[in-house]
Amino acid sequence: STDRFSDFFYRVRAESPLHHQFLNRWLRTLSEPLPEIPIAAMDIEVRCPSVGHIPDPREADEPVICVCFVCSDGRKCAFLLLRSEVGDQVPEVAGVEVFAYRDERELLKAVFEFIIKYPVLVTFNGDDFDLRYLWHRAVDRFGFRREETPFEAHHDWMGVRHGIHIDLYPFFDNRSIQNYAYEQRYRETTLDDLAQALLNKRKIELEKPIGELDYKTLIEYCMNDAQLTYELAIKLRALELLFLISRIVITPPENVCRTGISIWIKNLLYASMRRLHPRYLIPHPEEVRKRGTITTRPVIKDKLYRGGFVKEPVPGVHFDVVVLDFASLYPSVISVWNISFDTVLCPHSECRDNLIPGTPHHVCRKRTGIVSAVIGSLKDVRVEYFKKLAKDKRLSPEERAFYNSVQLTMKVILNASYGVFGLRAFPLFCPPVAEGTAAVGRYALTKTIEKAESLGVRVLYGDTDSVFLHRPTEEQIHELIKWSERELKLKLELDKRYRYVVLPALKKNYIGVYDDGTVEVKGLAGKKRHMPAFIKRVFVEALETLSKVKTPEDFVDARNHIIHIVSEAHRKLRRREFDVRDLALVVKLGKDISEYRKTTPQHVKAARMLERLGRKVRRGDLIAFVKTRRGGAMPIDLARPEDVDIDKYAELLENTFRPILAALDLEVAEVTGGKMRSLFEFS
DNA sequence: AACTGTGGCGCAGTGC
DNA sequence: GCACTGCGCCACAGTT
Repeated sequence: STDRFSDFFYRVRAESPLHHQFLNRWLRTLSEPLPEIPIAAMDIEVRCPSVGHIPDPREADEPVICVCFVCSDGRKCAFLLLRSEVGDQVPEVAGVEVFAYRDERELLKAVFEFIIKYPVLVTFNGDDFDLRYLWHRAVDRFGFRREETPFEAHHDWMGVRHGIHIDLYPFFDNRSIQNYAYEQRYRETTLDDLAQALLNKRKIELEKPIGELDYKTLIEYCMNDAQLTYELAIKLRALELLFLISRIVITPPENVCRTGISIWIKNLLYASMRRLHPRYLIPHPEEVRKRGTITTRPVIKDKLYRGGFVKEPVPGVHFDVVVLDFASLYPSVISVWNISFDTVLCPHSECRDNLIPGTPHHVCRKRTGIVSAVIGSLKDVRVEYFKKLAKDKRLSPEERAFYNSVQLTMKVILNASYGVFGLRAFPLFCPPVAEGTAAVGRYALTKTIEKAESLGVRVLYGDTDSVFLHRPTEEQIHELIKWSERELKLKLELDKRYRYVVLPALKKNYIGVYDDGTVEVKGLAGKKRHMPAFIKRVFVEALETLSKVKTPEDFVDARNHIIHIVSEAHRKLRRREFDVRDLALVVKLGKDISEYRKTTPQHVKAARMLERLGRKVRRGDLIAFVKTRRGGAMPIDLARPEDVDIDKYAELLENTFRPILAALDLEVAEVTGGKMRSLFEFS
């Protein structure tokens, strides 16, 4: 055809009719602009007796005292309950329409009428709290008939009858969304952490329980949360992402925001197979399982199969490092090797010798696998079409932003597409698919390392899909990329250039410094979430020192300066010149505390102390504690400076810096030509 | 019975 | 999804 997609089809030659068919579908459904639908973001406040207490939505025994909306038509509305203990003066709040009620029943009725005006209702945790509370309050306490509310109560979620309810909490809690769409910029799925990390805003801090606030403060607090929810949806494009995922995986947005990625991919593959009926039928899980078993041994026991390869790093400091990586390695492997549950270990004798390297599994030559076609086409459209549009300067910033959302959404789905085949609960669970994909990945990386070395380039490190090259020439880089394209049929790309890299002897740990002084830290203890603020600050200072280093000679001073900073911190510890709160380790409870039976980790010990004091602790809570002399861990709120076990913190400080300093020592020894005393030889 | 050293393992947090 | 690190618990062996 001569339409706007013809150029794409010219560039990307479809490998099979099936592949072509999918390319077509992606282009058409994802180029269509999203419709503009009126939305309302909502937050409610319930009177509660104390600050930390959260009322049970199924009991709903406290009154709803404020409901706020921020809407796409620009309206900001607050529904307020007037109570005798607070007064009957309706406050003025700038930019907010305030509707006040003496009767809670009337308030609920007005709120319900308001909700119905907007086809999309957005909340943060509305399934478990806001909507459920309103529902139980209205039906159980005020005798509303179910039809008199706009809600539909389901076992584990809340819907709205006239439109859709999007709960952003489970969406942002999705690890794939966190990792790939928002690049790990937030760590906790709380409104406050999301707002801080992504919007540079905060929740309003309260001094008093909700029930004791004056009306104006109450509205401001509630409206702020509704506003943050609205901004997550619109400014951070969560809603756009959601609707695009919905299109790709052929699943309603209400469902997409509440389910994990394995459900999305199941729906996508099922829909694709239905479309191809009668050439394809959806297989029974048992049938997929019969395809074959695992033949590689995982590195970590209790895992199913072997995963990515990590090269032993060359410890020390290295200048002029170029990092190359494979563009979407696993999806590309699936595409190039025709890996799918319907092609791996096929029955044809002609295909027996088409082996996946490092495994006894063979792949079909006669038919295109469904997974390979779906994932391969999605990858091609992302790389060759939407990524290009997202960078196309001839388009408006709005258009570019839209196409960027599209390519980001595709990335989320692509990156998860391989792992699900190793998930027992996945209905298309097929170990050889996962195992085979990882095996080709290892093959590609090891061959690339060998090729680089044969070209005379030293490979300093590599992890799964990347190689760190020491001082390669432009020709060598080019040669390697061409070789990969030719021999592996995989796209190797220039990822980044570092002025220098600090490689500790540890895998998955490094510091990379760009030419402009930007520092990138991976894996090192100093940046881990649980580290006390006291140590994190020292760590950041050390990184600032490294950021200024320009030549190998500079390391002598840099190393001495870092040693100085660390010794200074050490001294402060010894003299107990610190705020105890800065020494708190913050660790998440992975499960409810009763489930810790085999061991009692320190944060669990602290959590048990809190529980004995009547504090509720649940799975997912962050426990802040300090290490003390007697009895180990103690909750931060109970700890006094004199309880602190200084030796333990000194050790933690040393352990944080040891890998870095050891790497720097290698460099400094090279520059000065001799050995020198390390920080830790003093202690 | 109390102490010390060691190795395995559970757990959290990270990288890709 | 697997690979890797650090920390601390815990069981066990050997010693006092």
